[in-house]
Parts: sequence; structure tokens; C-alpha cells
Amino acid sequence: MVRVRFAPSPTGPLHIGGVRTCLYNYLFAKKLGGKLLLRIEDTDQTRFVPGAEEYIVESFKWLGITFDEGVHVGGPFAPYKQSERMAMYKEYADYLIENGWAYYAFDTPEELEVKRKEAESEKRTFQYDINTRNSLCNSLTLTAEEVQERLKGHFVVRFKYPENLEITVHDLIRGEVKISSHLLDDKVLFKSDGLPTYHLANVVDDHTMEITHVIRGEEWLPSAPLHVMLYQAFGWDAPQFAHLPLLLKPDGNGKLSKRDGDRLGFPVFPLQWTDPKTGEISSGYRESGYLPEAVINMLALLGWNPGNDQEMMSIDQLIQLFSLEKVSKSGAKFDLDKARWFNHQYLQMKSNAELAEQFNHQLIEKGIQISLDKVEKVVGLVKERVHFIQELWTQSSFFFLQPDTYNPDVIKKRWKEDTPQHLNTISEILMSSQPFDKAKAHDDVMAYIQENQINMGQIMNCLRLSLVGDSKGPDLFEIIDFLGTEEVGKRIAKAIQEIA
RNA sequence: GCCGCGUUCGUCUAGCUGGCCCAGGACAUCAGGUUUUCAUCCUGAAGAUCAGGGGUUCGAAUCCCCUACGCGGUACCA
Repeated sequence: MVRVRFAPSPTGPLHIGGVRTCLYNYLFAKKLGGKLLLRIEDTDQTRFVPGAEEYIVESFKWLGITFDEGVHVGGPFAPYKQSERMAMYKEYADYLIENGWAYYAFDTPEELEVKRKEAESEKRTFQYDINTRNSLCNSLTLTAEEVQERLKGHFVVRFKYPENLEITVHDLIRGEVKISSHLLDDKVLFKSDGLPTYHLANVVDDHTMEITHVIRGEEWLPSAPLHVMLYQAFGWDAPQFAHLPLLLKPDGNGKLSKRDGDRLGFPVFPLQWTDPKTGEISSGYRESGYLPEAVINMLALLGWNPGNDQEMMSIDQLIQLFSLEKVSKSGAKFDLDKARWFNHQYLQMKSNAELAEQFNHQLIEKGIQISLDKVEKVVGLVKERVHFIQELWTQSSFFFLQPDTYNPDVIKKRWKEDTPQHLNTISEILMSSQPFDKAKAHDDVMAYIQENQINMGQIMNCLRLSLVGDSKGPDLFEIIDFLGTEEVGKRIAKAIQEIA
């Protein structure tokens, strides 16, 4: 049974890269009939941000990614929050020490900082490792009595890499990654605050929760050898590893960050987030009008592809087609235009009724009360030109409100001296068409234009300008039909008055 | 600095077991067409000497080596 996990730390809003990591875990699990669990890695209490955990849960709820086990749904391996599993980590750290896989270290952060500075000034780098641990303050160099004494104060537990060992990580995406134990530093496994670091907690939890595949970001690749060694030290079978390529910023290189989103004007987070400390607001995909299925589809293709030319894929299709072998090795730059395009595609697939219902909320907020089937009618008329739900309003406001400005460029280009006269006549023609009939109105107006040999482009654009305020929008007679002849008459009169 | 990972059109990528690739698709771009307008849509074009250099081979984007560049890591953070 395949069991995978997504294990974020609650240090703020969930980054879109994290969302993708979780998506791949989800697709992988679903494809293989396995389980996905959500574990909260909150071993660093100094970085805890209130609300972050709830944010994470809500984000996946919005996206439709469900978990089989986790903090919010429970499960047979509860608790799924590391701060609630504290007691067990100490035992595992002790086990490592007893078996010679780890040691106590008493050097203070300040002392180590001094060492680093020293080394730096000599163009060297200081590392707590095989080469230096025997000259530092730890249970390897101190007598048993001294160690006992020091254990009453602050201490950390460090991993003790064996000498002359080549460590191999088998990565499902990258193949074998090898490194010598002499190059690795003796990572802290257990901090002086009594909590484990990620490295220990992650390995212990993954094992006890029976995780079979660890699918995570590439930034973890350098510490994967440690994790492999930890499994070995405990005598456990290691899960399979797969390190995903990074999500890069759209311009230049480097990891996509919150700053890039602010700078380039696109969301880096699934949901809008308000920083509880500074009150700073970061935009989210949901609030920006993205459809969850579009975000999923777009994200899935950033670092993976089905091996053919298919791009539009529902979540079920993604599950069917997904495989880690097709995940690419290099980082993917975020493409805002492609994201827009996906949203447009998915928006077109929504029914008019569904969009109308959402759009109606916006209308009500703007103080516009109108029957739902009328809203639906408008939605049907403008949907195809809209990329985001919010644009429904900018593309259709003239259906509900009289224009209060008229595009000066259009006036300049199309509005002639005899325009008011023609518009008035057209207004009358439309009025006389009772009951109103779209097709007949169209024919009548065309006939008028023909008879009087008026430039059609000119008069039609002026008519449009009067009703819409600009040279945009769907079929004019659809607009007229929706507005009703009385309203059309009013708007023509108003336009003539204001433009003249 | 050291270690690791990576490098095909502007972007996401196809290409994985060498010949069907003078490299295919999509987004973006440009040009036409549709439309009374704008947008959508349709058609087409342009766009990568496969990072560079060496090999191996009858033949390499595909295999090997070197270099360059980029990124990641190098915390008592995850």
C-alpha cells in the first residue's frame, strides 16, 4: 500500500510551490490507490505563525485535494502534528546515542558562530563534521563525568557520520546521488529547546506513519543523505525518494518567492493571506478569480507532462496519466500568460447558470437587483471574452448601467455632424418595433442605413457608443434587445446631449 | 569557497532503449480571416545550429568526458 505525505510547516501562507508538491503527492497516491496524509511540521516554535495551519487546510479544500489522514481529519497514526508527538522523538535520539550514531554537543551557537567567522576570515569554511568534531566540545571529547555534568544544562544531539562512507540516495527522478560522508556536516537532530529538528522528526514520523514514498522539493536533496543514514541507523527500510524540481520566478532565475508575486502582480499563494503581525495582505488565486481546476491543471504541467500533446486535463485524467518518471529534472519558470489561458479555458466550460449565480453576488454588492435569468443571459453574451470571473463585470457593466463617459477616440473617429439626427431616427425606428424583435430591428436599421447611404461602420459605432460608451461588447442588437427600446431611447438622447 | 542538481524555441515542454528530428505541441508574438466594434475564435508565419568543446559511432538533442553558466544546500529553519 502506497502511503505518501505532505508535510508543511505552519510558518505562513502555503507557497504555490508547496501546493504543487502536494498535488504530485496526491496524484501519485490516487493513481496507485494509496493514501495521502497531511502532517504539520511545527518543530520550530519560533517560526510558528497563527492561522497558518488553518490556511493550509482551507487551501486544499478549495483546490479539491483531499487527504485520507491528517491533522484536520485524524487517522490511525494520530497525532499528525509534530508538536503533539514531542515525547517520542527524545527516545529515538537516545537510541542513536546509545548505539553510537549520535553524540551530545555542548558548543553554544555563539561559539560556533565565532568559529565560522574565524574560518571565513581565512577563506575557509567551518563545518561541524568528521574532521572537526574531535576538537570541539562534545561527548566525543569530554569525559563521562563532564558529559553528565553538562547534560544538566543546554545541549544538542548531533548525528555522527561514519568515516569513509559513500552514501547513495536512490532518487526516483534523478537516479543515484552519491556523496562522501566526509563532506557532510554532523547535523543537529535534537535542539537545546528539547525539540527535534526537521531531520529527526521527519524520519521518525515517516517511518512510524509507514510512508512508502517521500515526494518533496529539490531543496531537500542535499539533506537526503542524512535521512538515508538515519533510516540505516535505526535499522529501518527507507522509503523511496523523489525530489521535485523547483518552481522558478517568471523572469530571471531563482526560486519563486512572495516578492516576485508582488513585483510582477500575480498570486504566489492559493488563498489571500493577511499577515497577523504586519497586517500585510498577499493576494491569492482564489480571490484573483482563478478556478481551482485551472490552477491544478496549470500547476500539474509545471514540471510534469503526460508525454503527449495533451494539455487540458481534469483531475481524474491527471490521476490516470501521472507518473514520477515523467517529472522533469530542471526547474520550471512560472508562466503567468499560460495561467490566464488555462483560466479562460476552464471558464468557458462552466455553465452560464453557474457563472450567473456567482456573478449575481457581485451585482448585488454593486446594488444591482435583477432576475437571475437575465444575469444568465448576459453571462452567455460575454463569457467567451472573459478570462476571470471579475472581468464579467467590466465586460458587461453597460447592460446594467448607463454609460457615464464616452470613449473620446471613438467620438473623434466616428461622430459626425449628422450623427445625432440619424441616431434619433434609428431610435424612433426601434421604438416603433413593438413588440421588439431582434431580427426585425436589425433589418429595419440596416434598411435605413442603406436608404440614406450612410457609412455603416460610422453609424453602428456611434449607436454602440451611445449605448455602451465605447466600441466594445457583443452583438449590438443583443444589447438593444436586453436593454429594451425605452432604455435605448434614453441612452441615445443622453449621448447626443453629452457628446454634442 | 565546498557539495549536490540542472542546461532543447521568449516560456512550459515532446524527444527517454542513438537514424522516422535540417527537432514536434502549447502559451506569448506577428500576419491574415471572421465580426458593424472590441474580445473570442479560425488559419498561417516567425521562433531552438538541442549551453560550449571534445570524443564514441556509418550516424547523437539522444551515450561518455571536460568547460561554462544557472539553481539548490552549506543554521540548535523547515
